Amino acid sequence: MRALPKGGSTAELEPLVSNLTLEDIAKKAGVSRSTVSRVVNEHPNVRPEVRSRVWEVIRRTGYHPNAAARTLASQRSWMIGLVLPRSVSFFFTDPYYPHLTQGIAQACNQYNYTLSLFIVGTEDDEEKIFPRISRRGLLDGILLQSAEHGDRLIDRLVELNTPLLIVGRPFQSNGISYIDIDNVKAAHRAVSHLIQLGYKRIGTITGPNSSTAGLDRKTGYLKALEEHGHAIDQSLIVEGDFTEESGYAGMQHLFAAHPDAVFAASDIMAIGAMRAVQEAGLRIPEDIAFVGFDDLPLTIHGQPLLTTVHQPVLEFGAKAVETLIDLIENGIEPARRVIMDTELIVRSSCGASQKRQ
Amino acid sequence: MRALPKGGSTAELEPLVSNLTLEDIAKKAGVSRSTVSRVVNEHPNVRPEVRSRVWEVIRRTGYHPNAAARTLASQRSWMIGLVLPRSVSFFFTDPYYPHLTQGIAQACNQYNYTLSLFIVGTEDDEEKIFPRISRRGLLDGILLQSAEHGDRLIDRLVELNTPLLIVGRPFQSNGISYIDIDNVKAAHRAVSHLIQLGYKRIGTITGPNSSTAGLDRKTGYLKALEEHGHAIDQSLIVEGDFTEESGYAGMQHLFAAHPDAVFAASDIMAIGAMRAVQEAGLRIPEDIAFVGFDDLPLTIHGQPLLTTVHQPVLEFGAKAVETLIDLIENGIEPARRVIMDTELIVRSSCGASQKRQ
DNA sequence: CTCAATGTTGGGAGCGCTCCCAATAAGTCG
DNA sequence: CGACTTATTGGGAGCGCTCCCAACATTGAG
Repeated sequence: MRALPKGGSTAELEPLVSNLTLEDIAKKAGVSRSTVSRVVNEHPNVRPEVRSRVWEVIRRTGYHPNAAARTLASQRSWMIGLVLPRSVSFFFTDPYYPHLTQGIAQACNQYNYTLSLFIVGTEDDEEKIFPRISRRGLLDGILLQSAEHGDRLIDRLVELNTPLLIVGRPFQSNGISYIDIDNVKAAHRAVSHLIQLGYKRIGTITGPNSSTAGLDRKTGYLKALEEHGHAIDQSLIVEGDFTEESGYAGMQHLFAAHPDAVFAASDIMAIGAMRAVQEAGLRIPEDIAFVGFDDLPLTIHGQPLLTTVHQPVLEFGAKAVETLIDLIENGIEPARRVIMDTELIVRSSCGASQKRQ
Repeated sequence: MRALPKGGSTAELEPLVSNLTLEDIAKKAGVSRSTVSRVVNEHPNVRPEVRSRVWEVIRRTGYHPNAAARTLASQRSWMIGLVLPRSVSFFFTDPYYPHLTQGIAQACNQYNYTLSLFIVGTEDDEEKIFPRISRRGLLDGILLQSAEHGDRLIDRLVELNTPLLIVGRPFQSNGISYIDIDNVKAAHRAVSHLIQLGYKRIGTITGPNSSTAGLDRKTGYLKALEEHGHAIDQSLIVEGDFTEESGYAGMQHLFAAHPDAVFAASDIMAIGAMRAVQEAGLRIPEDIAFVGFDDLPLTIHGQPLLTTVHQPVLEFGAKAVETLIDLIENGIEPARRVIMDTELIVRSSCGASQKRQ
């Protein structure tokens, strides 16, 4: 027998948090284990009088059901995993990931799921983490941040047969559920805006070509130029990697091509690029106009205010969780595709206000 | 009976991930459940020949032990929770928290623990999250980010009797284990450095007085001035809240007191303050020197390079996890106190290089 | 008043492990 | 070679729940 509170009397003062079981509560309330279970799980068909008597005992004793026992018996852990692959280990140089994590965490609270976090730092990490992720009974579903081209993690996770949702379009998506924003459309919208403002030599600092986000945003850029009859000039396109330094360095390259506007595939890169412009003694937007991508509440302020594509990160995280729960509850077939919309936020860095006056 | 792979033969091709149990593996390997358990848990006293036969079956079938059953039987979940209280909901305006989270996550990988994340956004969240945290059998231990003065969450979590480690000195620490850096000493060191460089009117932008980190760093500032016989000038002290804006605003106030150097209690606030200085057309460090606090790999670069107190965030996270595991394995008495050291990183914003030449 | 329908309750049989102990096999030593 | 260790193995008894089904109580219509 496990240790029970000495005496087992019905005295008023009992430990606030105890190791009681359903059975113990049942005994104290003079009902059966099943009835207590019904009360705790808010099943109907319990007499109101009994229900409140049981609640009273639970309250008084500080009883909390045992998670492991519940999971084992019900085959449901109410836990989901968020996996961040190795290739997003620049996790913290870009505020995007923390924000996304927050959005997901909030949604988990909402839906009464517990979130566990798997940050894969190194290849060794991956080998240590993987068995934990795949342990049955631990996770009801997995959210996987889309990774670099060639990352094997998706394949391994798919094999698990656990409901899986990729956050961000994966390179190969046959039969795999994913959620993403419409990167092509968003970039197209941003660049079209610059075109409409009359800019002629629009450069871009893209995301890495090893990510679908980088690729899709470049596609949107190209599409916008083509649609408006602008020639594609390769010297106006440089590849960045979503870091501030790469924005700065990218801009140094772009100077040679004399752009009058730049579309940066992330705000952080835009900030780096604008730093390069300001150091060169040029004005924004008069000499070079800017449009960014993300619209995260930045930690750094200052002029000029960046025109940018707003990503609804928090809603995106919430929708990801909702979709995963759908996968958990209604089966993984057919694969779900969720594409969310973005919005162009016009501020001063694109020169729209000046031009309009 | 649960569904077993059809046929149950010993054919080579079996599902990579299955729902087999210990018992099933035992049958296939011609041994008992106990022996398979011993093999999986790497217990000694299994004949090498049997051991490898069992491993072979496990490999071939893709068996993974069930986490919930393990937890239930062993009363150990190998899971720890990281709780971020409401008052640190500016979680994402300061890169400190994401970094700390990463450090903790990495250490969890190291020690084979799974990390679950509880971000308390609102008071409602707290009520929804709390029962999940306190469910027995879910967490072996809890890491709680130190909160604002008056936050009731610590008290509630202490009542749980689960091993608990506060990250950052709590306001009331009687009997509670915590880990922190030596904020007083670090700030003292930073300000002493400015004094030694000959600055006479050293201002500070503090953290919020509702946090021990803010308070302790201010104490270190005051102590350094006193020790060196500098008078305390209240107009040289302004309270910030660890955001960039508050650094900017704080600096606007400080101008009136004509400081020749400023100690900012976080790098982000230093950046805000330096922005104010640069906008005012003053030079750093010639007109006003700066020392910050954190030394996080910032997302934003640019001149001047900030002299700052280096916090070993990753090691700090690792040490936090190690201490919590100590608490889990060796009992929560006596309360542990872990204080880690920091280091002053001298770069250009304090003017040390100029002065030395 | 009877019978069926419905509401309420209790207990058995797991869920898939770990841990303990007893049983057996294999060594060891005088 | 027999008595005693020691290494190896198997199975029982939980861990604390959920889910199902049977038992019983209650209700209302005929």
